[in-house]
Amino acid sequence: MVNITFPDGNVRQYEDGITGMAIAKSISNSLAKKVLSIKINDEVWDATREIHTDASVRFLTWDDTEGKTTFWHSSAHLLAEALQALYPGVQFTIGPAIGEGFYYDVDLGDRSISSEDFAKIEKKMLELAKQKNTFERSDISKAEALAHYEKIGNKYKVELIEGLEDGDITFYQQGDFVDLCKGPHIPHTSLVKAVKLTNVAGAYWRGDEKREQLTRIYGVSFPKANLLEEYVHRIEEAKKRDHRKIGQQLGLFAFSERVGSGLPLWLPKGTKLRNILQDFLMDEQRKQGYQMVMTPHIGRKELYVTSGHFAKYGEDSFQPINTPKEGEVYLLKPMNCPHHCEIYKTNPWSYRDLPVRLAEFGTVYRYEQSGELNGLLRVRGFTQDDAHLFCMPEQLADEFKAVIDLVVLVFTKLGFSDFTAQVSLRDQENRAKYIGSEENWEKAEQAIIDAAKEKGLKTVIEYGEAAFYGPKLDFMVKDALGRSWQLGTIQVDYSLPERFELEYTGADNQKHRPVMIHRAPFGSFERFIAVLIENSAGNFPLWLAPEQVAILPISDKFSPYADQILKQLQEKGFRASVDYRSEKIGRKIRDASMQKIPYQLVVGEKEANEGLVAVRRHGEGDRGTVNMDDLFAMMQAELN
RNA sequence: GCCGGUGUAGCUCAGUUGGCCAGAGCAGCUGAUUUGUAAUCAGCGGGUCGGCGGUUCGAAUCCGUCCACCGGCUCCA
Repeated sequence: MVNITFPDGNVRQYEDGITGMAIAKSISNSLAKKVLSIKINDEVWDATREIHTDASVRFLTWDDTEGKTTFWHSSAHLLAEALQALYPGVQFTIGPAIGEGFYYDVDLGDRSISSEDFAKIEKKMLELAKQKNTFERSDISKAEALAHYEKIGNKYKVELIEGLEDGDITFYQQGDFVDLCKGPHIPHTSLVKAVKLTNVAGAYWRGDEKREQLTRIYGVSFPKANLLEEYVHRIEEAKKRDHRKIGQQLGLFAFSERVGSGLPLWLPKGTKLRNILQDFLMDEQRKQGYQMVMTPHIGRKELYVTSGHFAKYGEDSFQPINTPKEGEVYLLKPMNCPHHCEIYKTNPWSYRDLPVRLAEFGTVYRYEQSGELNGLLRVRGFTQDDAHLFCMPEQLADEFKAVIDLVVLVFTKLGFSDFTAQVSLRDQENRAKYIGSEENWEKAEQAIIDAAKEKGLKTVIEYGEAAFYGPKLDFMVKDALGRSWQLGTIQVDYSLPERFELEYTGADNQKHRPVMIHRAPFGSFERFIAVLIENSAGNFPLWLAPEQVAILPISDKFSPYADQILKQLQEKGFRASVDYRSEKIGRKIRDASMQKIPYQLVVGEKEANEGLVAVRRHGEGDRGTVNMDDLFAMMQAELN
């Protein structure tokens, strides 16, 4: 007998060799039908696997993340089974579950698959699912496993098996498809009721661009057909929020083939939005003792040789600019920090002067790979809300915490309440990618971890995500659709002060080296605004809206009254305009609504006679007729 | 950079066995209309069919190449 402990603390005895599924059935049939896998102690198992020891057991269903993972992983096997049936000779590599769905990387040889083939593959998958095949687990020796894949000529699986321990290798089989897999899997294939292949893309074997290019087929599957419908609906909603589309519709920014790939053009309304954000941040920074500086867009090659950027990125970046005079070489500025270091050096600093906080909305240029460019999210020319804080080592902790406060303030003000702080540390295997001493790295890493902890931030640690000169605290925000984006960043840097030989005179009259903090709460205006657009679907809060008020006269006769309203709004500092076109009011409302203008004021005979405006709030509709004082109060309330 | 896909007017899109002067709606311009809560009516103008090269009697349509964009991979100071 084995003792099984349930999540509620109950313990029941079962026969040795009982399966999770049998336990579920002993509780209720409806539970048994929902079980996808079980969590036994801390491991996820097949519900059909025999249990031979005392254990705590939790049933995993579609409602559990791990249940979904099992479901999607099994769906990946189903995809493979369908591909094997439709494309004989295809070689399989790996096929995991991902955040939402699954993929399988396959080597199709000379063939190719496009989205036109999806319907056929989906159909085959559902046909195979209906066979209600079980996933049979079997232990297999390393030698046998190798022999199997050598026989069918699958070098990928051979490579995978070579990296595994003998005695630790399992195969799973459903229908005619056998796969090297550690599992677990769902009880049978017919739990999969709906399947959608989402896209097909290239992927490198083992993520290495020097190795074979495979075909990755992405899909998602569900235990109920209506869940697929919801999924499709959600994807469509996300598409409507695409910042590239909304940016075009609202006239915020544009790209031009003639100007160049990844080089955004900011249109008047986008520039307005950007300037409002900039003013907001500048104001907050002034309160925290920052000083604004400005630096040129290019600098001598030696500047970046000193900083280390040239050695790290020189080859893969925009190539040097040569002057008519020989031997002079300039580079486009990839970062502001080297310039700021030189600003620091214009003065002999006393410990009494520190921290020195230099801020710049600095535009930088980086040659991103062509395939990486993506709307405003990834561009080749962008403006950082950059600042560099030069402080004494003993000031570092307080400065860092003050910066965290600023970042949190910015996020809160802009409606991103759900965020996590990612502590980005060095790659543990490959330390050669980084500059600076081991001692300084450790100090910097510790400073970040401590500050994040003291501020009570929700943190995760990621190795290999550090910058080449220091560790980072990166802020990942979740938007309205639950998608995660990296925005702000704070970095501690001991290296550049050394490279630039930065100094201050201490109370002991000796020269000391300051520590630098790099920080950008938005990251870049480009990226931040892209995320802001996708989060708000272009319905910006009143204080950010490039156009806040549209005044809509019923007919030409009321233009003079509309002008009066406009003047009053402008005197109060609101961004407003009048729609003078000889269109019907329905048309004016429609156009203002399409532009997502927060306040629409309809003015006609009644309003003109009584000194009123009929208010429409975008997203809400008619708010009735009010006088100007009430309108200002209404809008002011929204601004606060 | 790599794999796959796409590229027709300012925008959204028709136009596939290669063949009349390449189409529509919206937007624009002109005129009429003076309007009460999400598209007033009429007329007019607008396109090197992404660029270049090729096949062909003939190319938006087929082939090559380059560019841009989209989805991934790799990368991200």
